[in-house]
Amino acid sequence: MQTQAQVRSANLAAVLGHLRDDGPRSRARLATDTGLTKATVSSLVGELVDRGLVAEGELHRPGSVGRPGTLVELDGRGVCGIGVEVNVDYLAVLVLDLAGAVRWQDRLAVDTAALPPAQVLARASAMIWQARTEHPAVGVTVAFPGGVQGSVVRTAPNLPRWVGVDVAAGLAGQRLPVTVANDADLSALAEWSAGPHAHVADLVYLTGEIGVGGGVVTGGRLLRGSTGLGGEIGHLALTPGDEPCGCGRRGCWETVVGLAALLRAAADPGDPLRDPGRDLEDRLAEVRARARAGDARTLAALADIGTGLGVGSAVLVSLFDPAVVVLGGYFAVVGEFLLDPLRAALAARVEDADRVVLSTLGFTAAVRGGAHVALQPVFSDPTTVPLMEAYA
Amino acid sequence: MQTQAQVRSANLAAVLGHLRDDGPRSRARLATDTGLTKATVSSLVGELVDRGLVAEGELHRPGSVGRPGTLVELDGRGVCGIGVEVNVDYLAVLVLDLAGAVRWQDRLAVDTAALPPAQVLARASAMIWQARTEHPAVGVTVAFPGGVQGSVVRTAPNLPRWVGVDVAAGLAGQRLPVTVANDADLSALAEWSAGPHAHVADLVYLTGEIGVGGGVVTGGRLLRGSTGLGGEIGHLALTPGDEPCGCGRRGCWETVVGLAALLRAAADPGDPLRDPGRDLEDRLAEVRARARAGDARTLAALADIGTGLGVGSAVLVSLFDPAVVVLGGYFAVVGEFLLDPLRAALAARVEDADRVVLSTLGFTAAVRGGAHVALQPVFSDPTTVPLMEAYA
DNA sequence: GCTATTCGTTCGGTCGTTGCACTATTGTCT
DNA sequence: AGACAATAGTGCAACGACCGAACGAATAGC
Repeated sequence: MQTQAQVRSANLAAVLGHLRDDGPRSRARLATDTGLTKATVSSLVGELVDRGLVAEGELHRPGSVGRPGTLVELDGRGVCGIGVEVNVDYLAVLVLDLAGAVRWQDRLAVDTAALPPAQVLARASAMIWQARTEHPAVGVTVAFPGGVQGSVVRTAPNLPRWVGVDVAAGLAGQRLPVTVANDADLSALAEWSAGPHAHVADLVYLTGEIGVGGGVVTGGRLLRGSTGLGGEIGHLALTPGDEPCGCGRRGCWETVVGLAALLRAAADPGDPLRDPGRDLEDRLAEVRARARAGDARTLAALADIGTGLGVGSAVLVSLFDPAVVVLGGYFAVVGEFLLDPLRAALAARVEDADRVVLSTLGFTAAVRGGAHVALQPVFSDPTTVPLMEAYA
Repeated sequence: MQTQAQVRSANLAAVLGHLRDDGPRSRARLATDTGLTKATVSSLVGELVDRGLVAEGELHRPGSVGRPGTLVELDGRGVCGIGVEVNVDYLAVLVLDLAGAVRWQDRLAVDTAALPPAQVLARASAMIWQARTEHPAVGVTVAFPGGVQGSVVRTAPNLPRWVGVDVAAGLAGQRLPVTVANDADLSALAEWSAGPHAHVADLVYLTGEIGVGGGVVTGGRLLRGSTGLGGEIGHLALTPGDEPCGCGRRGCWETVVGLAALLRAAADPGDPLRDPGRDLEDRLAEVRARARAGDARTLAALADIGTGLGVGSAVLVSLFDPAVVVLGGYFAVVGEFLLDPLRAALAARVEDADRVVLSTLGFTAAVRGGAHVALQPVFSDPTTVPLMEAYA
């Protein structure tokens, strides 16, 4: 009752993984790709069809002689993964189907810092229920801006009330597996799984918010420390500097390249950019507008940020030697003004500075990564999805 | 001809791994540990005995009722792994048996930098042959102080003639699988596999030579960049500083905490410690002697090194959050004078500064890690070892 | 229409694990 | 001393998964 089924699971997973990574293909092609026999692949595909995970598609004409093969492809209708993001001023939900298509998306402005966590989670749960009315979910992953152990928040610089909260417990009513993880980590996974640089072996993701977060994928796996590194990248002393940081120390990287640093450098205290009551995205949009208009001070501030990013990235690049460094969050929004000084600073310190690119996933990276993680168990062991009844 | 045998291999590996990690135990205990059936374990153990990998030991009395079990333990006589270290002024060889015991050890002073690589490898090969006369080897791993891709040296700051040399090709006459890897990486693996902190999930190893090397184990696996990070830790700008470095840049960590920096700070140019013709180990011993005698300047120099180590380690600790940071090389030799300032600097920046410890493996760490790597294939797939004939 | 070619399925065979029965060996209780 | 309980290890039939070869199916080209 052990290894027999494990072999089956592993082979089902191999077939499913090939279909995900290399696209639809015939059974015969799957056989040569996986090294299994045509007979075995037929049996495996049959079981995956019964579980609602794959479906037969069109005939495949290879343009040459011989009987055309029947394309087998992932069946998106079967199962979906749900990613939820709890952030300082909003909740977001995204539903990804097995084929990687976005099936549903929702966003709700919520003052997470002011409300009790339980109420926030109740709203998140309602959003999840709505998503589930149309999409069969197998799991939920919650992206949280802080350090998480198990499903309990350990550190949350911007949401101090959440420390100690068990996020999964707040969603237990869903009767679904709930995973909780750092938002930057999940964003890194999203870039690794779906972006234009999908499945590179090593990837570093940096996201600019008020602070700076980061996630690292090495050897195809997310790097986690014994407690989960998560938001710590922003609090490294990667660049010279002596600004006091909210964490109590001085010279943290995010005091140099965080959004707060940009606003401080780009505008004097009386400037509307420095108005703490104003929405951050508005202010960021204005920064970009000023830069596009050629405002010298704004451009200089952005160039300084870019240089700081380059100096700090040099350390990360030397350590991890990633194939690509992806910039997300506000870095991507004003990236056009950051990249040149960044690459210049990086090129002075490491060999290949062109590996720094801007994220194309925007602010959905975290939820997307969450949904991807929620689907992971299906790809690792397709037998977790129950067999469907045969309808005639 | 595919998955059937893979199941067998995986289960053989599971049994062998349990015996390595958790010590000798009875078949019944193995069955409950692995989740396999007693019958299956009996069969697996039988095959492992036939391959000369395990042997039956004494009876095991659990102190309670019932028939006592027969202990099954790793059989060291069967196969050995060989670790070879090519370093600037010596060659070293160490033979590890399956049970993790050191079976043989040798060291030869060789001016590697002056001789042609082929000649050095010929001497190494002779040392390996001598080791093999008594110990049946399944593989050789060469530790090299530089960056390695495949078996070809890519960077070698202290052995420039070796760049481009295919080290495995120089040992092809052995007719054994030859692996080549960075010496610090292998040392990190050695600490992870054998030291007092064996099998912690995350471990950072730092070694002080003329430069500074490092290896990182995260999630039980050695961290490698797309090209192999290896010696790059020494060339990160982890601490403030502006000294020119041999790599062409300024402010590299090893200009602050490398052995060269220590000697510079501890003695004036005329001092015998600064005599470039003198053996480094001699000079290092003299540094330690002066420190133990209470020489103020030496102690101050060591304290500065310790502080620099602490500041730089803070970045590594924050990034990787390892359970332990192991100091090897010269750091371990004079560690008694480094640890206090190091921990002070580290404690100011991260939570747990006590995780920094000194290596107990000394200068054999690299060869030990190499031998461990050479044995790895046996533990991953025990069927690679041929069946032995039955002697009556 | 015939052949070559490729696709997918059917069927017997091999192999490894399982579950149970059975023997072996020891401690404990009467 | 003898019976009983408990634990260790092995033998055997059965099951499940994959493999290899053979077969029917579908298409292009002649």
